[in-house]
Amino acid sequence: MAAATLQDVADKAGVHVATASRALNPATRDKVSPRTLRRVLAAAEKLNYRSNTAARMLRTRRSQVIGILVPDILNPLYAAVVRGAEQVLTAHGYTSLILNTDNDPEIAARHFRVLQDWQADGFIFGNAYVEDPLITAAAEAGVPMVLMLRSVAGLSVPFVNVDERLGIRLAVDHLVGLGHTRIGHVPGPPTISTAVARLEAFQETMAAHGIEVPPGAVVAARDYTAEAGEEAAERLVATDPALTAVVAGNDLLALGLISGLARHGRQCPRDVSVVGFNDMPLADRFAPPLTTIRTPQREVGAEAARTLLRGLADDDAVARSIELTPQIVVRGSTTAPRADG
Amino acid sequence: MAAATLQDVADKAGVHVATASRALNPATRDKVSPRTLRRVLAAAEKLNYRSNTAARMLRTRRSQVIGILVPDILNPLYAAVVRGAEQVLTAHGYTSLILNTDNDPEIAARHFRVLQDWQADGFIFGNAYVEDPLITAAAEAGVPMVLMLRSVAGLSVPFVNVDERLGIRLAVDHLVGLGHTRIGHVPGPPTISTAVARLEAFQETMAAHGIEVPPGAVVAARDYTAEAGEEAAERLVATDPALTAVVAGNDLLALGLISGLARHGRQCPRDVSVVGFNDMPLADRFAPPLTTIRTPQREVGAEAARTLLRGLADDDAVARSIELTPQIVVRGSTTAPRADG
DNA sequence: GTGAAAGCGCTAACAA
DNA sequence: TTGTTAGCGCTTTCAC
Repeated sequence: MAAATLQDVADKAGVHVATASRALNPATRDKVSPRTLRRVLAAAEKLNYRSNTAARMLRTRRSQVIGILVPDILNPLYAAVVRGAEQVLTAHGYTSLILNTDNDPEIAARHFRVLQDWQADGFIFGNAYVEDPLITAAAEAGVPMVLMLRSVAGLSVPFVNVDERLGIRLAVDHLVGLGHTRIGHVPGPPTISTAVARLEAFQETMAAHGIEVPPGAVVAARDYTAEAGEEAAERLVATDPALTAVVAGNDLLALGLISGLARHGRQCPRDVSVVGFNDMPLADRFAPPLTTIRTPQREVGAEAARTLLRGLADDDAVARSIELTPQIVVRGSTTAPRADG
Repeated sequence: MAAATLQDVADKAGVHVATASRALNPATRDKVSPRTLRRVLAAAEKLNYRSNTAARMLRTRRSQVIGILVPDILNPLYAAVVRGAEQVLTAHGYTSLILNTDNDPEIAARHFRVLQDWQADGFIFGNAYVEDPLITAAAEAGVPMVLMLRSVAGLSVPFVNVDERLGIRLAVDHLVGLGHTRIGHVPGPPTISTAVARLEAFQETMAAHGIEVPPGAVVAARDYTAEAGEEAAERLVATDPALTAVVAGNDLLALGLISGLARHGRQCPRDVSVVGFNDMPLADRFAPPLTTIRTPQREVGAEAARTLLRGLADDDAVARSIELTPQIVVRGSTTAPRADG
């Protein structure tokens, strides 16, 4: 048995399809008499009627689909923000189409096209690069969008993120408070805005403390992964072995740093303190438990969704960017420098 | 400027829409003369034509959408299987619609309906319960589907999973090989098939080794989470303090167990060895690094997708269930029992 | 090999 | 308040 159509419902209720349509659509429901409304609703219920998405989409040119692009849902950070966004979108009757780009601009472009084929009503991009032709072009074409976590240089579109500057300041202040002065930084790749922002914030905060950043104390990782963190540790040991603390670009880098440094006999936190960024799930169960900057990840996704929805509803609502507040979580990976350090 | 339609392409190529349609569709391409084909393709290219998904869907009654239901993409296990499935589906021109159920049957039902509204061509369920009215009803209604990771009791639909029995055997054999005899088990909730299968396998393997399972040595967790693992540890300590090793239902439970036992002065692995299940991402970086059963998680998702696609292509292809092979990864959470143990 | 024509299920402008 | 009508963009059967 085929699924019931609006026509079936109309027939059963003894009204015209148009009337049935009006009765079933909450927005036009008040244009229908209570009596008719009841009959249509009853008929729909009895026939187990479900509106055909494709037909509605074709007719209205709106899909109620929001496209979400992220580098990799396997990264708990993106899993969390996507969950936050999805929850808000679902609650508003939207469907989230989530696609992974694997940090590959070509895949991103392909996925973007697929989402356009689905006539996505709007986009949430979590995969932006500092230089991002795809997103820039889409923005210039007037595609409704919100960026989250990562921004594009010079692009003026709504952006939801945590206050990176504050986060890094909390990290540095904490280390300085413990007595550290030889503090290094391992930012992520400079193609990603978070890495740039955090590096800048690091330099600034150190300057504000009047502490010089030793040459060779800043070593960029090629990637936001534990493996890249291990590599960075190798280089760090080579260029500046005297560091007593490191601010990692994120938690995965922190994990890699800790392993990499240990391989050179530098134990965390005994010989070197490490601060992460994000407070990803299970960060408290590593060896040692990570001191890190907690960011409201689901909330970032949720706010991105709300911002997009607001922009969609209100053409002239000047959707503004939002910065959420991080906080520091002190655990086992940081301690005062050794007296003989 | 609105997006180009097939009519636009046809006009530009100087042919009828039907011809343009045939030329653009790989399946009917051979019904068109090479000359016409070239002209249509050129026109489509020039106009940057993209076929309207909604219209095609409405007309063909096929969506090229596969619905994937999982408990929670924040769980790295599900993130991995979803990634595996998605990759295969994308490569075959399908769109994956991934929805989280939060282990709530009501949300699952609602999401299932949404997916039906999208006219999903098939389903991959990763959210099954031993008793699952929703999936059972769908299966009986002939909805094309594949189950992965978790099965439904008495339901004969294709199911892709790892060999749980073998996995548990590897774990127990490892512990016995180290000299353990007082071995406990903390399965997940009995509403989930994996918990049932692993518990059975545990009992069986212990029996095969001729080792009696001490009473109180099996304590089911209420959930597959670290928190539930901690709770289970409390109960385990109360009922059977003499265990020297525990097989955890999965890695998260193992993590919780390790913390929970430590709180009672029972250090892992010195006082008690713990084996996990899944080898989830970063399992090697915990304190201690987890000895665990590695399961090919992405491959499970990929096989589930392939199985579904096979069933979709071939009506009478009797899609069979598949069991992938796990292996043990020995790390720091297991060691020989103490001599005085 | 190509064109004509119908229609998938729905919504919205207009008429009554 | 309800019905009429047209058509969104596409595929597919049927003629030619």
